Amino acid sequence: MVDYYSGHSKYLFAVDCVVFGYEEGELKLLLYPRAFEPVKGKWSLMGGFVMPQESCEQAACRVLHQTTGLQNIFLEQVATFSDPNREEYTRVISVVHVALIDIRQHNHELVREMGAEWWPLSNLTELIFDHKDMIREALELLQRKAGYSLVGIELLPDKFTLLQLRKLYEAIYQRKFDAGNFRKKVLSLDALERLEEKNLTESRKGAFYYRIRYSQSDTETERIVKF
Amino acid sequence: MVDYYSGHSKYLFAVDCVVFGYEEGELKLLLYPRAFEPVKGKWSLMGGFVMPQESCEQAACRVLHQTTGLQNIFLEQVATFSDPNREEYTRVISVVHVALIDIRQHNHELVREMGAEWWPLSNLTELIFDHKDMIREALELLQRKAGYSLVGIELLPDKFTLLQLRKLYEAIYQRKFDAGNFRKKVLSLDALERLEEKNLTESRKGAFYYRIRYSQSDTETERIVKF
DNA sequence: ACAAAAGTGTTTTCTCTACACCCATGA
DNA sequence: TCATGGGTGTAGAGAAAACACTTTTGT
Repeated sequence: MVDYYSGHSKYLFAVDCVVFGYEEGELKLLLYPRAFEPVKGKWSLMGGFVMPQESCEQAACRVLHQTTGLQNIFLEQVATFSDPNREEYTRVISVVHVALIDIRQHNHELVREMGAEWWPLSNLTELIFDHKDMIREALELLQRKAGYSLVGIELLPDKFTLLQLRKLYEAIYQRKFDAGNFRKKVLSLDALERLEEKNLTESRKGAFYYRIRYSQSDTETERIVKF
Repeated sequence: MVDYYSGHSKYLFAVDCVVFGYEEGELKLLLYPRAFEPVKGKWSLMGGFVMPQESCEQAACRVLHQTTGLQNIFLEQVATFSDPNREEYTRVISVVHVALIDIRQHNHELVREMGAEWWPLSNLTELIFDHKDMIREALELLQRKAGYSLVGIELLPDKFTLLQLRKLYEAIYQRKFDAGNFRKKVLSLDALERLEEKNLTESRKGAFYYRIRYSQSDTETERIVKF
């Protein structure tokens, strides 16, 4: 390989993952006590260095798989943080990704082994470096996307009731929705399929389960579904 | 400085700028014949390597200043392209930025010296590497932002008529807008200020000039175009 | 009987859109 | 006078919001 660019500086290049989950009616973030120096032991987002043969998206997938056991999860680039002094000791450029996972499906043992914990978004702990800014930008992206797609469904189990879906959206947007209007709006998108099964644990009457209708073509992207 | 991260690979880190201008009723892109190997002479976005003491935003500003003579222009991060094979010879990670400039205000001599040219968006030349993808993502971001802010105004002179503004938005969205409705919608945002001066060159009757009302807070975030 | 969620329907309000219409003026 | 853009007003379609009301069933 010819080195056309000799003379230009090279930099450490990492990814950080803002991992959202949803439990007990609120959004939660998966945080880790940092495993290496500097600031070892302090709470941080999960991250890792990009290896020579992978893109940053692939690196983020690898990191998430190693830490949660999950594959094929929703993952999207948020922004790149490149302030030369963002870490106190060495210059590291970091590409932030946001991931949405169903808390019940990840590998709990793996997560426990690493000392990770799910922190409520409304009550986060102190975080290293600029990780708080990363979380803010990731949440803003999530809110924007939820406005024109059902992206949040990644946070729920495969089948869910409309009450569960509404509570999730209320958590994402930090506000209430009218139950009737929410139902009509979501169903009008024609992206959900009603199952014959009912959830009988959350109401007297029982509520039908729904799931995403994957059979749909991609052409119904009129402010909905872009995965 | 302690090297906590020895053992991890380092990479070349660059910025590329998608520079939009607006002239003769259409969006144009500023492209350059590449000044160095590899693929020297081929058309490309303007880019440059990030230096040790600057962030990628600062690097993009510097590159734009060096090539257009402009400072304090609209500039925003689009995405980071990090495929290990995106350049054919060496691995370079690139953060793409989008910039909007008023074509009449930049330094024409500087641009001409470098052999740069304004290409209509509808008829671009062949470009190196993944620069076409970068342009596509930058345009998508521009359209999204134009939907909830008057971002496009950066492409016009300080004072402009509503006809000029409408033509600009028609260029950004590649579709027509009703003249009356566009006027009412834009003025309802309460972000423009009418000057006493009229433009008499583009219509018989003459049209008032407007300019951005900078006194406003950021509350002009109402929707301009409905998708 | 009551409470709580499920589910449906109605009314009101607001915005987008299409389009009619007058104004001013250069050619 | 005609064409062109400037500028205003209005009626209809459709969505969003507010909310009334009925159903179901565990307690």
